[in-house]
Amino acid sequence: MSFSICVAQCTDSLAATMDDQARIMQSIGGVSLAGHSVQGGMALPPPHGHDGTDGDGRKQDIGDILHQIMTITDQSLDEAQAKKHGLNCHRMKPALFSVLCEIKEKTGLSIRGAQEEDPPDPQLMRLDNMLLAEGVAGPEKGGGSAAAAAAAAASGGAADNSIEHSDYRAKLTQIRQIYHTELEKYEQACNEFTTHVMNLLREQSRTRPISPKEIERMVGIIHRKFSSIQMQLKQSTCEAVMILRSRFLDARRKRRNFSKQATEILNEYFYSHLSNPYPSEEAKEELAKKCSITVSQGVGSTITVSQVSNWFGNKRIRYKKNIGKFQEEANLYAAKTAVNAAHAAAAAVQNSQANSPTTPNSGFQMKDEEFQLDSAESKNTLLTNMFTGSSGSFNLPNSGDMFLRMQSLNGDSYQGAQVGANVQSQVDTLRHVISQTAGYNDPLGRNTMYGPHGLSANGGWQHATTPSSVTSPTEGPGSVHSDTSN
DNA sequence: AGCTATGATTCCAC
DNA sequence: GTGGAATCATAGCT
Repeated sequence: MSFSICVAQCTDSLAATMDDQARIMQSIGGVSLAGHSVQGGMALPPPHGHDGTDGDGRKQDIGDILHQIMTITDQSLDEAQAKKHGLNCHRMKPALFSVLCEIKEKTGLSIRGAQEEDPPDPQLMRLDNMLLAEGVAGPEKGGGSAAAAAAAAASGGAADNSIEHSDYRAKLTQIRQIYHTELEKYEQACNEFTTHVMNLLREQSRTRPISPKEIERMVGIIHRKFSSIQMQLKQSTCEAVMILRSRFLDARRKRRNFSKQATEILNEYFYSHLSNPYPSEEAKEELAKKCSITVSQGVGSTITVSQVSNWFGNKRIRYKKNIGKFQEEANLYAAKTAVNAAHAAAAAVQNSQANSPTTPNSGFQMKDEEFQLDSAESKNTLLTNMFTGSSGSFNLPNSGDMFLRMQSLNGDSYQGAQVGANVQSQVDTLRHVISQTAGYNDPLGRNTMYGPHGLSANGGWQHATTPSSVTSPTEGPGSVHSDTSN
């Protein structure tokens, strides 16, 4: 849709209208030349050289004038110009034009009367409403953020998908800009063309009968033509918005696996909160942030709070459905967290030693050394054994009775499968360390723990304690302290 | 191509 | 509004 097309369309319409006028002129001329009296209720002034009583002479006079008008194009330019000038200066010209205009007006009304004042186009109204709703038309309101939110809501939550939203907004803003630029162009073109046509008609009104009403009508025709072009613009804009919206929704549905680091972070949290794997909003935010940071360094994508919620929802249900399958994973993460904890505790102790060199801590050192001597694998095995209770903290079918109860650091009990003396010594050591370091916070800032609580008899998690926050552990006397205890 | 894993969505109950 | 359960749709592997 270009300006040239628009102008061409308007010109066509104008030409058609002018053809109408020419036909009218001809018919009027024909009537007059045929010798009938001119209608319109207006008496012509007495023709030149007559006293006004000679009706035939007057008719002849008008007939001559009209004949000259009709044959003016057959003459040479100079001759025509001279004749034209003569006619323009003729004293009867204003009266004749006035009558002709009146006749034209009447004929024109009967022809176009039905077309005048057509009601507002319902389709145009629909388009206008839609563009307003999408934030494309009307005042700027954040580039259609409302529409983006609506699209997100329509797709089932995830209202915080800021990245997709910003993309959507950016694209919508682009569409909006294009729409407004084009609209402005059309309006400018319309005004220019209208002015041009008006000037032309005013100019022509000196040589042919054109009434102000006719000019007005012509302006109306031009405006209608332009508004129909505007409708096309609005239609294409609406289509563009629709396409953008559907793509936006499609993109949201497309699945992409989280990065390894992100999954690890989520898994670590899940298995360290196996007793109650329901992170609070803050915890989710923190996890999302953590995952984002980790991921953005690698892949460049982020994970939102909703995605964290989805992940935990899926994880809970899948874990519960097939605990056996996740056992290994649970052990792995439990061990991992424990190792981290042990290292952190050791670091803390070394720090405290550095700060107070007079405090001997040979006992721990020896034990820690012993611990360090183990290969990572054996450490894992050891800790896995210790943590059988962590993943097995649920009342698993066929396993509930075999768990041994073991006191945790702060008095809570663990359900461990094979806790040997060696393990016990490690526990004692770490207990000692913990007592010195006043607890260990896991990488997420929370005291990690493998609680004794698990799936209740009906298969659901027991919400005895709510260790949901990553940042603010609210552990009562009955709760389990850090996983370092393991 | 078929299978499994997994993120997202939908429906329902609370 | 949140979570469980079922389901969809796709990624990734064999």
